[in-house]
Amino acid sequence: MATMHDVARLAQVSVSTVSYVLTGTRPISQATRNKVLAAMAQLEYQPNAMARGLASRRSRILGLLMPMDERGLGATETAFVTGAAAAASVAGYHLVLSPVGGGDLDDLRRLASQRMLDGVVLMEVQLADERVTVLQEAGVPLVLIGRTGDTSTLSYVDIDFDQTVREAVAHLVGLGHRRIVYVNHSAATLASGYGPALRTRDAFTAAMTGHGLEPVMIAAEDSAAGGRAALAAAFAQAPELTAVLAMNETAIFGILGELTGRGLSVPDDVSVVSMVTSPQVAELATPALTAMTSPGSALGRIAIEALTRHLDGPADLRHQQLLPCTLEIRGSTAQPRSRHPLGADQ
Amino acid sequence: MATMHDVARLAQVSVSTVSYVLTGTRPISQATRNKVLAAMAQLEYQPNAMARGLASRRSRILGLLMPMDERGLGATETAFVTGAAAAASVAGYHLVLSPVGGGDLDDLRRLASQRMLDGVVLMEVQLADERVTVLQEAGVPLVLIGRTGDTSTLSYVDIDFDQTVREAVAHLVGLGHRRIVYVNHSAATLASGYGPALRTRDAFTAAMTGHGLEPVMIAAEDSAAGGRAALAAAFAQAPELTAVLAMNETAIFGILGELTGRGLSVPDDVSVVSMVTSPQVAELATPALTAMTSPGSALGRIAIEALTRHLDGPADLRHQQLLPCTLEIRGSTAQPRSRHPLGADQ
DNA sequence: CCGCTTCGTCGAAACGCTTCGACGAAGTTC
DNA sequence: GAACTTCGTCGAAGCGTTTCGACGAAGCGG
Repeated sequence: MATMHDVARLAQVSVSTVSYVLTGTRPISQATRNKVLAAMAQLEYQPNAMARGLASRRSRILGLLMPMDERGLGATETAFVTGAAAAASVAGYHLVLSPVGGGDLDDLRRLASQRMLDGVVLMEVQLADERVTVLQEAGVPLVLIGRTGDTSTLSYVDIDFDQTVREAVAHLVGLGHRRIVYVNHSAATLASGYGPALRTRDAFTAAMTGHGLEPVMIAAEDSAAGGRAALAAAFAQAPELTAVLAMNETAIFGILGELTGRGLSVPDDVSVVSMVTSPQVAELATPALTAMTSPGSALGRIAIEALTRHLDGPADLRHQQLLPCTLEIRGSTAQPRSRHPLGADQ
Repeated sequence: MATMHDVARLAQVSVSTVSYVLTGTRPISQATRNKVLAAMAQLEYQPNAMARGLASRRSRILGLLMPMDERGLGATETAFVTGAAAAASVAGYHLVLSPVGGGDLDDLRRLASQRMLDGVVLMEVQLADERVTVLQEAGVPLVLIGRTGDTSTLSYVDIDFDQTVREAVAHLVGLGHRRIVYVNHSAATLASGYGPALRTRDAFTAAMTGHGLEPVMIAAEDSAAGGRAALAAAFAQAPELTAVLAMNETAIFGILGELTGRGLSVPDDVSVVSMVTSPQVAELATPALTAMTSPGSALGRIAIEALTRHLDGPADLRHQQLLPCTLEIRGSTAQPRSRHPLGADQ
């Protein structure tokens, strides 16, 4: 492994000159630069990241902290990661993903305090999230995906749930649906303060009320069985429902199965819209699901851009931004059966 | 940020003594140790990872290189990652995931040569994989998930496809099925030298021939539409088929949809077995899929253990191991319709 | 009680880089 | 052409650890 010393000796310049060629922090004549570059090439020189990091006090590594639960990463999260990695690369940083589990706050504290990471993007933020506190105390620059309850002091990027729900509801209402049930995450998830679940709940209530309709929400476990149970509950609460809006990517397969099981057809008897869903998952279902597609890759890019601006720029500016999901109409929504063809009230 | 110097001063010992307390490389008296530990606690000392890495020439960071395609990470891969992370933590290493894209071999070379990673686990290895060459040339300790064509010189952990296919076929044959179609990945994937696709193809041929049956394989695109097309092709080639064995987690939903579309019931008319599938995905389908569950978490653990042994132990031993998937019977397999109730040949 | 290990600790030299101050040489300003 | 800048380069001092050699102080066999 060649070091800077070797390069300097071969190019007959001082070590610092080699460093300046590499970092561009001071002007270097073209002739010298060429000599140094040639020496580097000849020796296949690669700078040692540790030494660089120690001397400059920055690693040029960004961390993406993602809780890995057993559900896995959907296409949405993957798009997010690739978008983030690309943006980091453009800014001259490496991105590493760290699968931090839920419990190990100490582990997180260690990771953050060891100065290995110049900055961090934190995914799946809860309304009250201890991890944010730990990271802030450790003084690590931070961008959130999602929002804590108190959004005032931090940078974040998040989905505009309000807008997303409003658009989904508008699509269904526009088709003529009046009885729309919202299938959310589980009651436990709601109670734990999971932002997306709470925000969509409120947005749904607001959107339906805005249309003069009654909001009905069902909490469903994150499983196919949970979806089946939720649909049963939905029919119990609103027997005349004609549309289901679902936030729960796992439960939705149970909902579809149960619908078919009851001899109801999608979309002729019941329309289904899936929220915050990737095209890949939407296409798995038969019929393919009309869905609100999440802006995964843009979300990742924006988060990293905000973080690097935070690091390279001098200011401690905040970046707070919401991105809506976009409606993609596929085969699972249609006008309700002819009873209300033009959206007349029942 | 307190440094070792601060700790040493407060504890009234030398810097090296503090280091020995931390690393345990030399004996330290109980009294001194306590003084040092107290000082550390008081100052909330956290060792600087860069300095440590520079001086010791090891970062205690392991990399998991995973190509991130748009499909996302299934529950299988997730289990793999969490298994690996847990094992790394036990061995005193951090695990970071690096989403290396397909094209950027230079990026990989840089990452590998900068000595930031003590060792690397490489996922989704192709039969002929340039990444392996790059990593080997950079001198990075390496464990593969999957195998290259020439397995002689490297450490790897992989699924025992032979055994897995044999067990799946045995299950179906045991139920009385004689006409079994294997739905593999796409022709393009096969042509690209994707090991699992090729190995299962050969294993399927061997297993069927071993039972005196004719092997029929269909290549399917990785999409629901691909699955539907594959099923049509299967019926064209083997009209009397009673069972489908599928390797393709995405296509299988199309297969199920098409089966239902043709008015055929699962499992009464056609049995379906999904290969290398996680329970979570298997449960999404209606009926839940009988599947060969991959040993994800064990695979990750074993890979990391092999790698750390490679690093800490002196020997340059190879670790080569195959793990079979386990059969989990759910609702998608049954005896074929009464025509052949006891497995009589047609 | 004398020479020998073993124990516990220290000081100093790396590790490979960045960055600061200095300093000739050359260019600019009046 | 004297007094300043700016340019291009160098040497040296860190950055915060680990690790090596050294060295008193005990402990021990004879």
